[in-house]
Amino acid sequence: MSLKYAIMSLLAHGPLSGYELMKLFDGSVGYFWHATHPQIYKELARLESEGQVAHRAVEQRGRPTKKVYSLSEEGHHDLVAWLRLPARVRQFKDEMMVKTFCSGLVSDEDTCELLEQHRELHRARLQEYQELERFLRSGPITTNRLRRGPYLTLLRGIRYERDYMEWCEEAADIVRHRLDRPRGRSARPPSGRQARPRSTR
Amino acid sequence: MSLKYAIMSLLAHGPLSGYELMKLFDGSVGYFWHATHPQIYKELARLESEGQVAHRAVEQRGRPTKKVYSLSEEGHHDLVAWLRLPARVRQFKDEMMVKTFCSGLVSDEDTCELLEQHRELHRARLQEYQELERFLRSGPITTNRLRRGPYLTLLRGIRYERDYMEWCEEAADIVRHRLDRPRGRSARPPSGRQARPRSTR
DNA sequence: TGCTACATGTAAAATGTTACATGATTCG
DNA sequence: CGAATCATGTAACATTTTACATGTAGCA
Repeated sequence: MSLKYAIMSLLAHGPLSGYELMKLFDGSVGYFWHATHPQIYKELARLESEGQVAHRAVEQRGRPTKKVYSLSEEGHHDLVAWLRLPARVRQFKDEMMVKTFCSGLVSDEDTCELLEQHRELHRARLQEYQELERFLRSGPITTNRLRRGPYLTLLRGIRYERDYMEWCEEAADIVRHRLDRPRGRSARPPSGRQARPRSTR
Repeated sequence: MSLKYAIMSLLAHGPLSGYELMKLFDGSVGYFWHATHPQIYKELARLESEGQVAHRAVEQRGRPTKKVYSLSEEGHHDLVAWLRLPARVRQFKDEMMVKTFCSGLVSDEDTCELLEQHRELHRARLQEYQELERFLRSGPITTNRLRRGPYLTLLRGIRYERDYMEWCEEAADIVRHRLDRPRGRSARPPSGRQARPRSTR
């Protein structure tokens, strides 16, 4: 029952078409929600039949006409009521962790490659989000209260990607060096490794 | 198609009943996978009909007889083949982020309360995982290769909870102080407020 | 000319959740 | 005595994914 509010949350910041919603779920808000287009179009139709959103057709030159949806007053009211309810912690499903959990069944080389590949995915996303942050920072964040929320979630996205990336590095180090002592005492292994020279791969 | 491998991953580390699997998805591996019991029992039945797992009935004194499942050779083989495939990045759904995204629609007090509540949830989980880590650290991690995977995922869980908790604090600070300048220049507000001195960390 | 982006949908299949159902034991 | 834990399931419902379906415009 939350796709409803995910869509309405985006519409609360401005009118959008189904296609634009899809792009957002696929991009800038992709790190906290995802939905495919059949889901979105169906949900929009349902929300409209419930009176929570309304659309107007917008004709474009050289492009198909699109349906631009906005929140109705009722929708806005409903969204705010939901916002006041406590959030449930997410229960997520991370394939990478399942594979890591079983990494003892494959070679250390395979495990390191897996970690390296994943690190790259998160590094690329981190960069995207950081660029977005720089852009958002160019304007005032709290003057327009509506802009603060998206900024806060972006900070979360940046943290998440950075933290995941760092974990990939830490895990690969443990696998490579067969580190069997507590970290923290000496965060880095004794050998002169630094800056992760991937030349050796 | 991944609940299959999530279950098989746990079975790869030792035989388990459906109920025990449920407890794991609910507890120690809960931060990377979740499944409800109807799902688990159905999937186990399906996996058994496919020959990937097998069970034997284990009678207990004073407790109902349980079905303890183990991976078959075929199941082991299938799991390893899947492990070699690259992992897809997870597409997750975080209610908390949806609410944060729209926090401009509610009062700063409500937003701070939301963040504070969430911080507490993650703090509690962090503590659990850290205790688990201390326990795992008491034995050798890499001597038994099978134990390393679970240790690595636990490290990820700890990082995740800590990072989420820190974000809750950072976000609450921004909301409270209406911070409208880049962080990093001066992380702390000029005023002498310091309810949660993080200086000691 | 073929690929990508824009734009919207339907249908079927797979997954996941919630409610219903049962029954023994242990702890407070 | 009531609630929680152990233990396994079914049925109904909701959600999500994948495949099918269509058509225009711009770019290489």
